[in-house]
This record gives sequence, structure tokens and C-alpha cells, in this order.
Amino acid sequence: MKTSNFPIFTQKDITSEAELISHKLMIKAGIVRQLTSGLYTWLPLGHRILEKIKMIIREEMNAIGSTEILMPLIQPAELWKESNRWEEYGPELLRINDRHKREFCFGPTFEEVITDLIRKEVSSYKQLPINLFQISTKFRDEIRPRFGVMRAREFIMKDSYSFHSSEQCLNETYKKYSSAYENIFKRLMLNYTIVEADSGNIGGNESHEFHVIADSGEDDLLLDESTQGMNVEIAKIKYGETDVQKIINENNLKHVKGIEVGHIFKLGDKYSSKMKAEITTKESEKINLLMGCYGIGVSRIVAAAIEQNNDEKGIIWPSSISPFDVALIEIDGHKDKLVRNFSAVVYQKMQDSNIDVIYDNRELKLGNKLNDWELMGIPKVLIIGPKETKNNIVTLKDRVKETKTELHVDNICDVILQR
RNA sequence: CGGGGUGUAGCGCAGCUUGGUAGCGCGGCUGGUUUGGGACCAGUAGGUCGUAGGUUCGAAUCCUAUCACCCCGACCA
Repeated sequence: MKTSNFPIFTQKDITSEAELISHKLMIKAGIVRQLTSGLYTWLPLGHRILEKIKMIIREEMNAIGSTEILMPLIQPAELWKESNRWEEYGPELLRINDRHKREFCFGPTFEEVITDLIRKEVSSYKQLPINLFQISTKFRDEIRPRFGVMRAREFIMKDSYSFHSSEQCLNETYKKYSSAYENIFKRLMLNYTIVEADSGNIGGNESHEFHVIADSGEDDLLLDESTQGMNVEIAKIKYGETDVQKIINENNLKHVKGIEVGHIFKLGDKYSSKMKAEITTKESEKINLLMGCYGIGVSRIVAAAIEQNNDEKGIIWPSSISPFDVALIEIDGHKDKLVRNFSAVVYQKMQDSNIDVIYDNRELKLGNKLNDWELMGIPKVLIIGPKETKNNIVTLKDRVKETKTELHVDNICDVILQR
């Protein structure tokens, strides 16, 4: 990719309205722009980050036998009335009418739609289990959107749904998702924890949340030495005590702040019973399907990752989700043909080795370019000027270690690929 | 919904108290000098001061209404 085809929207000054470091950096680095309250446009850089995260999620979903689908953003009211959530969900459910005055809503979650699909398509235990997921835009009309994409009204979420004929099968699948989620957050290189959670208005009887640990997190978590813990809602129920500080002291727990980036639920027959999603068992009995659902906040992960990985210069991407592996900076390439030609050769070499490289051929000074790519958090920067061109080398600068290394042109790809 | 704040050039802001030619920084464009960490000089373009009404000889400034955005509280991936 060349900057001539990949607009960079970095900016020096940002509005004082942004409070969180991740929100500030996402604006400065040109990842998102706000359209209006709770709604954001993802710029080219931001879109690439989202795609990297989605790819990791897809791979881990496929690895446990979950298959991708895509459901409509707009959902008919009838289904929500069946589950009783048309009333229960409240104003967070954004409702609209079509030209025939028929009622619809923007989907904040998809239990109704997927249950409707499965009840129509599945009638026998032989067709189970079924594991499906989608990565799509969700809409929740939040009371108060805030912190940029951290709490947006429109956001990108991966949601999975599983269907079973037995409790045992649901339990096994729930465990599979839990371990898949662990793999995902490990691959995202985030410091995370799993806690017991309250199932909220999604419902069901068991649930766990995945949190990225950050002081700016909105959730309060209580952890024990093994860092297996619970959120405060569960703690209050579990210990029969409303004074959180008392719970912490009496049970020797640690209090940390977390950003909820994943949530898995055992739904049981909550939706299948209300929506009459039945199957016939081996014994020719009709039973309600058992369900699980499993969410990951994709767009929120971008903000959470930045909360955990930044310095005074800007973002420092974990290598697995960096929008580019390396930025190639040419010094005054528009004035120096030799530099430009050599840069093009290096660029081509890296492309041939499938390295995600952004070639900065803008007419800017070296300092401008370096500052930009450091702000945007690219882990490695290659510099090519007259000196490098003359000696058939490049200078490699490491975002974190700040080291400068001269590499011969033949070794570039090997060193970059080593990570 | 209750409480607080902010809307002025592409971006970030000052001006408003005490009404009188609409400003600063960054960015843009032109020319020149620079050039290995956000260069300098000269010139230039760009604004119905959120919107509507009112007070006044005169309103960015005072009054009223309204809209938008942000912050604090009640809800949540």
C-alpha cells in the first residue's frame, strides 16, 4: 500500500471534548471521525485495524467449528414481541416504522432472529449441534454515549449462537467458546481477565465476561490471587453483602477496573420456549432447543488495545493488530529519483514476501513522517535516504526500543518477518 | 430525563464581563531559501460568529426561544 492510495488523516490538535487517551489518539491518528453523538466513521487506518481483529476472531471461530453468517440489521417487531423483549428492552431499542407503518427495530442483539431461523430450519436432534456467528453492526440507543467508540450507539460486534439438544452438549460448547475467546485475546496480545457475570437482559443462567484490564474501564472487578474473579454485581449476590469494600476486605480480593470486551451466556431454553423452537429427540419427544450466545465487541477492542498500549508519542500496536507491519519512509523521494527508485525496489521486495507495508511517498519532511507513523503506532519504520540508497541498505527504527539498525537490502524481509 | 458547560475560518482556540472595522495558532495555496526528527521568509485564499426572533442608531457580544455536541447521575458489548 502506498500513501498516495491510502489517505492519512493525522492531526496535531484535537478537541478538548475527548477525555480518554484512546479516544484522543484515535482522533489524532486518523482512525475514526465522529459523525454525531455515538456514531463514528472508520477511516482507512481504522478500517484496517478492524479487519485484523475480525480475521483473528474468524480464525478462532472456525477452529471450534463455528460458521459465519450475516443477519439483517433491521428486525421485525413481531419476533421481539414473541420473546417479550419489545416491552422489556426499553428505549435502548431503537424502533422505526416502514412505509406500511409496520414496526421494526435496529438490532442490538440477535437472539430473536437466529432463533426464528433455527426453528424454521431444524426439527431433529440429528441436525444438532449448530454453531453460527456473524460480525456485524449493532445499534443500541445508549442513554449517554461516551468515550468515543468505547461506548458508541452503533458498534461492531461478533455474536455467536449455539443450539443443542442436551445440557451436556451446551456445556461442552460453552467451554469451547471460552477457550476460543482466550485464544483470541492472547493473539490480540491484551492483558485480560475472565470473570463470573450477571446475564443482564440477554438472560440465561450462567455467564462470563472477558475484560481488558485498564484504569479507564467502566466496570468494577473483584479478583482473587488466581485472577479468576467476578464483577461487583455477582459479588454482591454471592456474598449477600452490598458494601463492596467490605466484600473486598473480608475475602482478600483485589479490585481492578475492566473494559468488557467479551461476554458468553448459557441461555438454556429462555428464547426457544418463548418462541417455540422445538426439536424431536431420539425418543420421539418434543423438547425446547438449548441455546448459548457469545459476544465480542470488535470496535471496542480497538479502543481497549490503545488504552493498554500507548506512550507520549502515540499508539503502540500489538503486532497482531497493527494496521501495517512496517512503514517505509523515503526521504524527499519526490526530488531524488535515485531514492525513489531504490524505495520502490525495497517496497516491491516486501510485497513479494507478503509483508504488510505502507510506503510513505508523501511530499513531507522526514520528521513529519516519523512523527506520523509513531503516532499511528506502526511497530517498525524503514528509512530510505541518499545514504541508504548509495550503500544498498535501509535504516530500521523500532517503535518501542527506539533502536536504529542498518540492514542490507537482501536481509530486510527476513528481519521484518522475524518480528 | 435532571444538573453543568460549549457552539466564532478546514482543525484547535481567543474575543462576549463593559455592544462600535472578526482575530490568533495550526493547516491550505503561490514564490523563494532550507532539507537525516513536526523548517524559515514573503505573499495569498478562506467566516451568514449553530439557528430563529427580539432590544438598539448599531449585536459574535445583551434578552428569549430552539437545535447540536460534551461532562456529572440513572442503563449497558
